[in-house]
Amino acid sequence: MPELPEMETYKNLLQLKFAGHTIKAVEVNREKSINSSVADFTEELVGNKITQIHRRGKHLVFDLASGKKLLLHLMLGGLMYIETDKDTISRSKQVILSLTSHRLTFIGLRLGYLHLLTLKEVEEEFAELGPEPIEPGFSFETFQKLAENKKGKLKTTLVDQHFIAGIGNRYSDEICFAAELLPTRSLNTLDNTQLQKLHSSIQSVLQEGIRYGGYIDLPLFKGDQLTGGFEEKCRVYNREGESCVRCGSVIVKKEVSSRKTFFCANCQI
DNA sequence: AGTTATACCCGGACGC
DNA sequence: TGCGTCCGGGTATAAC
Repeated sequence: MPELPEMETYKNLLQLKFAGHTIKAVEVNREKSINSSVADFTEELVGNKITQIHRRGKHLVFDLASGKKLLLHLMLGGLMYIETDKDTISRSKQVILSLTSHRLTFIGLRLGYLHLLTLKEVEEEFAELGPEPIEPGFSFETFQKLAENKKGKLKTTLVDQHFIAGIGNRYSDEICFAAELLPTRSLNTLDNTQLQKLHSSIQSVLQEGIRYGGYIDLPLFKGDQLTGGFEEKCRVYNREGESCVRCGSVIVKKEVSSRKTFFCANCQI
């Protein structure tokens, strides 16, 4: 499901397409996806302008000219697609924002949401989130401090949004593979070299995910060549039974902390 | 503090 | 084609 690189890809593309654009109309087909009445939501948004789009962890924030913010979390299976009059998608759309000749549609918002909030409310939502792993401030020293006294399994810890923001089930496996560490390893059993390798793998795997446009299989718009390129780059996730690209052994799938987990039992230690 | 269970939610995939 | 069933999985919260 959408993790940091997927949301970063969405953010970059949406910023290019829609920064400075005015919301002309709003359609809400599922009231639970928003945090107010459809009437209030529509009144606040129609005529308002999207000034900037940001990402924090797996969230996107649409800054509005009024000062309000639209906070998006796609959760499980949430997607976006940009429709035009000539190009529509036959999926159920929970929310549609009509912008200049485009419709930004939100698909698969089940637990996902699009909330209209003040800056203060957004800051409160983000208060408990861990650091951004791809920012320069995420140094080895920062990571080392975070990891101190952490006893949980790598799998659990990497996907913990309070520990680091933005890593989910797929990238945690890819990071463990890159670091040559088992997802079942406890963080406090790593030596300094392994901790350094884990730190650099977090950054390199997420950066690679961004470079290839994440793994979402639906393009954001017709002709979008970027979105989804990381799927074929994955070394272990959804590759049960395939050969490990590093040692040739067989990739296995196992439930770790009630999460679907893939790894190579031979070269990850 | 970590671990485990549970609720939330429903489109779409799948079976017949 | 059509109808019924069930799964996936991030996050918050509670209990141990």
